[in-house]
Amino acid sequence: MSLPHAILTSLLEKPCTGAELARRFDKSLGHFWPATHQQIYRELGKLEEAGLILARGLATARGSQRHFDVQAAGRAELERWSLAAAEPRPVRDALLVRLRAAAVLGTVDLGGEIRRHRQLHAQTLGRYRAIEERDFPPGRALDTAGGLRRAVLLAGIAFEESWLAWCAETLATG
Amino acid sequence: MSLPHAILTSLLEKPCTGAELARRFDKSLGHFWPATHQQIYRELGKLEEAGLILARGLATARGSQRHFDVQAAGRAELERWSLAAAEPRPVRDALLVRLRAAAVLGTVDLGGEIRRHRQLHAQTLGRYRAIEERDFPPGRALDTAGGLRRAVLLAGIAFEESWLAWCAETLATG
DNA sequence: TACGATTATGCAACTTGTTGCGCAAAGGAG
DNA sequence: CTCCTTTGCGCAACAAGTTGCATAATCGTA
Repeated sequence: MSLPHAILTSLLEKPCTGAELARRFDKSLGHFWPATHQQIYRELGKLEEAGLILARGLATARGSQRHFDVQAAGRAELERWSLAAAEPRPVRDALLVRLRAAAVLGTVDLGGEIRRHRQLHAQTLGRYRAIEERDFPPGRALDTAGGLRRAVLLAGIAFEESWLAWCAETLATG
Repeated sequence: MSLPHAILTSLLEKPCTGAELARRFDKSLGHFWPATHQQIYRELGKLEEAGLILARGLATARGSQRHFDVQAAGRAELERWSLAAAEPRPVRDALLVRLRAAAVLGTVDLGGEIRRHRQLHAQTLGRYRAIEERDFPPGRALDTAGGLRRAVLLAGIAFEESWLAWCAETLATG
């Protein structure tokens, strides 16, 4: 149930078209709740039908841009949802399953995959750090909203660093 | 595509019935690839149909136990899959979306939720640590398989610790 | 042995996420 | 102006995950 709310959040930050939303998503909120452009279009349709957002521009022809704004009802729904209690999702990572498989098979070496993952996580970490430097340079005071956005980014950074450390240790130990 | 392979792994560790598999899953592999019993039964059906596992006992009546063994083809498929390259899934956590929503709304305080999540993550960490003490007590030498299983557990521990640290810092900063 | 609670198995319907494709508009190159 | 590429939009089919319920076996207990 998070995708529509992620979209509301993003539209509230800046109203835009579906395609622009999809692009922005890839570079910001999508880091923590990924979505394809098809998912986004579908949800935009539902949100519009529910009256939570409003489209400027007609839905007549394909390929014509439609600009979306969040309505008061949308804002209210987002408040409701963000305050409601929700459980964290457990991790779900195939690499860990594969390690267990390797353990029981005894014939499979995943060192290469771990190294590859280490590199991928290092790349992601690099992207996050670049965003941090760009949006939250040291020495500048942050308002509440800025602090919250920074906290989200720091969670991503912590996560990637945790992966990197684990990869290093696993490679060293195994 | 991971669930069937997680099931193969678990069945390879110890052949059993669907219900027992579901129970074992909750306490071990399921920490990293959760699945409900319905998912498991459905996959068992598919795996059996594909000839990757074999059921001792007839599928005649409901409620009668069926014991599953991994076939050679199943083992081969698991090897193939665990060696094939696969990308890590990005994080997908609603709490982070909610923080961004709170940032843009400006009227929502998530401190309580963060504290609650901190507690949940602490509980999970406690469970992992208990498993670590039970299965990998210090001072005992580990074979390769044990090392791999321990590495998986350490990944879980690292994530939870990372979450805990983040919760603490976010509560302190915000 | 009869009864009720628990355990095991499974169907059906639904929601969410993914993949692949097709069509329309916009915008530059010839 | 025409062609062609890129961008935006969206359908349709599928795969994966979830929820709720129904039924059969099992087991303890009266």
